[in-house]
Amino acid sequence: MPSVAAIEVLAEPNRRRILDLLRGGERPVGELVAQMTLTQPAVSKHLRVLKDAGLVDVRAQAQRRLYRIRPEPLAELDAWLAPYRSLWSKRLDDLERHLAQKEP
Amino acid sequence: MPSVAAIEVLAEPNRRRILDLLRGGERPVGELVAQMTLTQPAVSKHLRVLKDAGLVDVRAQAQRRLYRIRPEPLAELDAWLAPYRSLWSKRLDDLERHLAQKEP
DNA sequence: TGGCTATATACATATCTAGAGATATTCACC
DNA sequence: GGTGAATATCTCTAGATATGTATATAGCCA
Repeated sequence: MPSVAAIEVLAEPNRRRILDLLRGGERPVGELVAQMTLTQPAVSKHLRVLKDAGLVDVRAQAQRRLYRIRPEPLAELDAWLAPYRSLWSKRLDDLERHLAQKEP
Repeated sequence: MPSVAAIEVLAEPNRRRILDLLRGGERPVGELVAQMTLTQPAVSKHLRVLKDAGLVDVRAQAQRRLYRIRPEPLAELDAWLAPYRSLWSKRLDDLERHLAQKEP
Protein backbone atom coordinates (compact mmCIF):
# COMPACT_ATOMS: atom_id res chain seq x y z
CA MET A 1 0.00 0.00 0.00
CA PRO A 2 1.76 3.13 -1.14
CA SER A 3 1.17 6.11 1.12
CA VAL A 4 2.02 9.08 -1.07
CA ALA A 5 3.86 7.02 -3.68
CA ALA A 6 1.66 8.62 -6.32
CA ILE A 7 3.73 11.76 -6.17
CA GLU A 8 6.90 9.83 -6.95
CA VAL A 9 5.29 8.11 -9.91
CA LEU A 10 3.79 11.34 -11.21
CA ALA A 11 7.08 13.19 -11.05
CA GLU A 12 7.61 11.83 -14.56
CA PRO A 13 6.07 14.24 -17.11
CA ASN A 14 5.11 11.53 -19.59
CA ARG A 15 3.20 9.70 -16.90
CA ARG A 16 1.30 12.87 -16.07
CA ARG A 17 0.59 13.18 -19.78
CA ILE A 18 -0.78 9.66 -19.91
CA LEU A 19 -3.03 10.34 -16.96
CA ASP A 20 -4.24 13.52 -18.62
CA LEU A 21 -5.13 11.53 -21.73
CA LEU A 22 -7.00 9.01 -19.62
CA ARG A 23 -9.12 11.76 -18.14
CA GLY A 24 -11.11 11.47 -21.36
CA GLY A 25 -11.96 7.89 -20.42
CA GLU A 26 -10.69 4.39 -21.10
CA ARG A 27 -8.05 4.17 -23.84
CA PRO A 28 -6.09 1.36 -25.55
CA VAL A 29 -2.30 1.54 -25.48
CA GLY A 30 -2.01 2.24 -29.18
CA GLU A 31 -4.08 5.36 -28.92
CA LEU A 32 -1.92 6.66 -26.12
CA VAL A 33 1.20 5.92 -28.15
CA ALA A 34 -0.28 7.83 -31.10
CA GLN A 35 -0.66 10.96 -29.01
CA MET A 36 2.80 10.91 -27.47
CA THR A 37 6.30 11.17 -28.86
CA LEU A 38 7.40 7.91 -27.32
CA THR A 39 7.83 4.39 -28.59
CA GLN A 40 5.24 1.79 -27.70
CA PRO A 41 7.54 -0.05 -25.27
CA ALA A 42 8.23 3.18 -23.43
CA VAL A 43 4.54 3.85 -23.05
CA SER A 44 3.89 0.29 -21.91
CA LYS A 45 6.59 0.65 -19.30
CA HIS A 46 5.07 3.85 -17.97
CA LEU A 47 1.70 2.14 -17.87
CA ARG A 48 3.24 -0.65 -15.87
CA VAL A 49 4.59 1.82 -13.33
CA LEU A 50 1.23 3.58 -13.13
CA LYS A 51 -0.53 0.28 -12.64
CA ASP A 52 1.87 -0.85 -9.92
CA ALA A 53 1.15 2.40 -8.11
CA GLY A 54 -2.57 1.75 -8.43
CA LEU A 55 -3.05 4.86 -10.55
CA VAL A 56 -4.58 2.96 -13.46
CA ASP A 57 -6.50 -0.24 -14.10
CA VAL A 58 -6.41 -2.47 -17.16
CA ARG A 59 -9.09 -4.44 -18.91
CA ALA A 60 -8.43 -6.79 -21.79
CA GLN A 61 -10.52 -6.61 -24.94
CA ALA A 62 -9.18 -9.05 -27.51
CA GLN A 63 -5.54 -8.12 -28.11
CA ARG A 64 -6.16 -4.65 -26.79
CA ARG A 65 -5.61 -3.49 -23.25
CA LEU A 66 -7.88 -0.71 -22.15
CA TYR A 67 -6.44 1.49 -19.44
CA ARG A 68 -8.35 3.80 -17.16
CA ILE A 69 -7.67 5.96 -14.14
CA ARG A 70 -7.95 4.69 -10.58
CA PRO A 71 -8.46 7.85 -8.56
CA GLU A 72 -7.68 6.57 -5.06
CA PRO A 73 -3.95 7.40 -5.03
CA LEU A 74 -4.76 10.86 -6.34
CA ALA A 75 -7.15 11.33 -3.45
CA GLU A 76 -4.29 10.42 -1.12
CA LEU A 77 -2.05 12.95 -2.76
CA ASP A 78 -4.81 15.48 -2.34
CA ALA A 79 -5.01 14.58 1.32
CA TRP A 80 -1.28 15.09 1.72
CA LEU A 81 -1.65 18.51 0.23
CA ALA A 82 -4.55 19.43 2.49
CA PRO A 83 -2.60 20.69 5.54
CA TYR A 84 -0.75 23.13 3.32
CA ARG A 85 -3.87 24.62 1.86
CA SER A 86 -4.36 27.11 4.63
CA LEU A 87 -0.98 28.59 3.73
CA TRP A 88 -2.21 29.96 0.45
CA SER A 89 -5.94 30.17 0.82
CA LYS A 90 -5.69 33.43 2.71
CA ARG A 91 -3.73 35.03 -0.13
CA LEU A 92 -6.26 33.71 -2.60
CA ASP A 93 -9.02 35.25 -0.54
CA ASP A 94 -7.15 38.53 -0.71
CA LEU A 95 -6.83 38.18 -4.46
CA GLU A 96 -10.52 37.47 -4.86
CA ARG A 97 -11.36 40.45 -2.72
CA HIS A 98 -9.08 42.60 -4.82
CA LEU A 99 -10.65 41.40 -8.05
CA ALA A 100 -14.15 41.89 -6.70
CA GLN A 101 -13.23 45.44 -5.88
CA LYS A 102 -12.18 46.20 -9.45
CA GLU A 103 -15.64 45.57 -10.85
CA PRO A 104 -18.22 46.36 -8.21
CA MET B 1 8.74 29.65 -14.34
CA PRO B 2 8.17 26.05 -13.33
CA SER B 3 4.70 24.89 -14.31
CA VAL B 4 4.21 21.77 -12.24
CA ALA B 5 7.84 21.42 -11.26
CA ALA B 6 6.80 21.26 -7.62
CA ILE B 7 5.69 17.70 -8.09
CA GLU B 8 9.10 16.71 -9.42
CA VAL B 9 10.88 18.36 -6.52
CA LEU B 10 8.53 16.87 -3.96
CA ALA B 11 8.95 13.36 -5.30
CA GLU B 12 11.94 13.18 -2.95
CA PRO B 13 10.77 12.00 0.50
CA ASN B 14 13.36 14.00 2.44
CA ARG B 15 12.21 17.17 0.73
CA ARG B 16 8.63 16.43 1.70
CA ARG B 17 9.92 15.88 5.22
CA ILE B 18 11.63 19.27 5.20
CA LEU B 19 8.47 20.94 4.00
CA ASP B 20 6.51 19.21 6.72
CA LEU B 21 8.94 20.53 9.31
CA LEU B 22 8.59 24.02 7.91
CA ARG B 23 4.83 23.85 8.35
CA GLY B 24 5.57 24.71 11.96
CA GLY B 25 7.06 28.01 10.80
CA GLU B 26 10.46 29.43 9.93
CA ARG B 27 13.42 27.19 10.86
CA PRO B 28 17.23 27.47 10.69
CA VAL B 29 19.12 24.79 8.79
CA GLY B 30 20.67 23.31 11.90
CA GLU B 31 17.32 22.58 13.40
CA LEU B 32 16.19 20.80 10.27
CA VAL B 33 19.39 18.76 10.25
CA ALA B 34 18.80 17.80 13.87
CA GLN B 35 15.41 16.32 13.04
CA MET B 36 16.53 14.33 10.02
CA THR B 37 18.95 11.48 9.51
CA LEU B 38 20.96 13.35 6.92
CA THR B 39 24.21 15.25 6.95
CA GLN B 40 24.14 19.04 6.88
CA PRO B 41 25.40 19.24 3.29
CA ALA B 42 22.64 16.92 2.17
CA VAL B 43 20.00 19.05 3.85
CA SER B 44 21.50 22.22 2.39
CA LYS B 45 21.38 20.64 -1.03
CA HIS B 46 17.72 19.76 -0.66
CA LEU B 47 17.01 23.27 0.55
CA ARG B 48 18.72 24.60 -2.55
CA VAL B 49 16.48 22.51 -4.77
CA LEU B 50 13.40 23.61 -2.86
CA LYS B 51 14.44 27.23 -3.14
CA ASP B 52 15.12 26.96 -6.88
CA ALA B 53 11.63 25.57 -7.28
CA GLY B 54 10.23 28.48 -5.32
CA LEU B 55 8.93 26.20 -2.60
CA VAL B 56 10.87 27.93 0.17
CA ASP B 57 12.32 31.33 0.94
CA VAL B 58 15.43 32.18 2.94
CA ARG B 59 16.18 35.00 5.30
CA ALA B 60 19.59 35.59 6.83
CA GLN B 61 19.95 36.18 10.55
CA ALA B 62 23.62 36.42 11.50
CA GLN B 63 25.23 33.15 10.37
CA ARG B 64 21.88 31.46 10.38
CA ARG B 65 19.59 31.04 7.41
CA LEU B 66 15.94 30.88 8.27
CA TYR B 67 13.86 28.93 5.77
CA ARG B 68 10.13 29.12 5.35
CA ILE B 69 7.51 27.80 2.96
CA ARG B 70 6.45 29.64 -0.17
CA PRO B 71 3.02 28.20 -0.90
CA GLU B 72 2.55 29.35 -4.50
CA PRO B 73 3.98 26.22 -6.19
CA LEU B 74 1.85 24.07 -3.92
CA ALA B 75 -1.19 26.00 -5.05
CA GLU B 76 -0.20 25.20 -8.63
CA LEU B 77 0.10 21.54 -7.80
CA ASP B 78 -3.31 21.74 -6.21
CA ALA B 79 -4.63 23.33 -9.38
CA TRP B 80 -3.16 20.51 -11.46
CA LEU B 81 -4.94 18.04 -9.28
CA ALA B 82 -8.26 19.87 -9.51
CA PRO B 83 -9.58 18.35 -12.77
CA TYR B 84 -9.14 14.88 -11.30
CA ARG B 85 -11.09 15.63 -8.18
CA SER B 86 -14.45 14.85 -9.74
CA LEU B 87 -13.17 11.33 -10.35
CA TRP B 88 -13.13 10.46 -6.70
CA SER B 89 -15.48 12.94 -5.12
CA LYS B 90 -18.49 10.87 -6.12
CA ARG B 91 -17.12 7.82 -4.36
CA LEU B 92 -16.36 9.93 -1.31
CA ASP B 93 -19.93 11.16 -1.35
CA ASP B 94 -21.06 7.56 -1.40
CA LEU B 95 -18.78 6.77 1.51
CA GLU B 96 -20.09 9.69 3.49
CA ARG B 97 -23.63 8.65 2.78
CA HIS B 98 -22.81 5.14 3.89
CA LEU B 99 -21.25 6.33 7.12
CA ALA B 100 -24.12 8.68 7.81
CA GLN B 101 -26.47 5.74 7.46
CA LYS B 102 -24.63 3.74 10.12
CA GLU B 103 -25.35 6.27 12.87
CA PRO B 104 -28.60 8.08 12.09
C1' DT C 1 -2.17 -23.51 -39.16
C1' DG C 2 -0.18 -19.23 -40.57
C1' DG C 3 -0.01 -14.51 -40.65
C1' DC C 4 -1.22 -10.15 -38.72
C1' DT C 5 -2.12 -6.96 -34.87
C1' DA C 6 -1.57 -5.30 -30.20
C1' DT C 7 0.99 -5.24 -26.20
C1' DA C 8 4.50 -6.69 -22.91
C1' DT C 9 9.15 -7.92 -21.63
C1' DA C 10 14.46 -8.25 -22.08
C1' DC C 11 18.61 -6.11 -22.69
C1' DA C 12 21.85 -2.42 -23.10
C1' DT C 13 22.95 2.32 -22.39
C1' DA C 14 23.13 7.07 -21.18
C1' DT C 15 21.67 10.32 -17.95
C1' DC C 16 20.41 11.92 -13.57
C1' DT C 17 20.52 12.29 -8.63
C1' DA C 18 21.15 11.64 -3.67
C1' DG C 19 24.62 11.13 -0.61
C1' DA C 20 29.11 11.47 1.96
C1' DG C 21 33.39 13.82 2.92
C1' DA C 22 36.20 17.76 2.44
C1' DT C 23 36.55 22.55 1.86
C1' DA C 24 35.06 27.41 1.40
C1' DT C 25 32.42 31.29 3.08
C1' DT C 26 30.35 34.33 6.35
C1' DC C 27 29.45 36.21 10.67
C1' DA C 28 29.78 37.07 15.79
C1' DC C 29 32.64 37.75 19.48
C1' DC C 30 36.96 37.90 22.04
C1' DG D 1 42.83 40.06 13.54
C1' DG D 2 41.83 35.30 15.21
C1' DT D 3 38.68 31.66 16.55
C1' DG D 4 34.62 29.04 16.45
C1' DA D 5 29.87 28.34 14.72
C1' DA D 6 26.54 27.97 10.90
C1' DT D 7 25.84 27.13 6.27
C1' DA D 8 26.99 26.63 1.38
C1' DT D 9 29.58 24.59 -2.29
C1' DC D 10 32.82 21.10 -4.59
C1' DT D 11 34.08 16.51 -5.95
C1' DC D 12 33.25 11.90 -6.45
C1' DT D 13 30.51 7.76 -6.53
C1' DA D 14 26.84 4.35 -6.37
C1' DG D 15 22.36 3.54 -7.55
C1' DA D 16 18.25 4.49 -10.07
C1' DT D 17 15.63 5.28 -14.34
C1' DA D 18 13.93 6.52 -18.90
C1' DT D 19 14.61 5.22 -23.45
C1' DG D 20 15.38 2.62 -27.77
C1' DT D 21 15.95 -1.82 -30.25
C1' DA D 22 14.96 -6.43 -30.41
C1' DT D 23 12.17 -10.16 -28.99
C1' DA D 24 8.34 -12.66 -26.79
C1' DT D 25 3.41 -13.37 -25.92
C1' DA D 26 -1.38 -13.49 -27.03
C1' DG D 27 -5.49 -13.13 -29.73
C1' DC D 28 -7.99 -12.58 -34.15
C1' DC D 29 -9.03 -14.03 -38.88
C1' DA D 30 -8.47 -16.31 -43.38
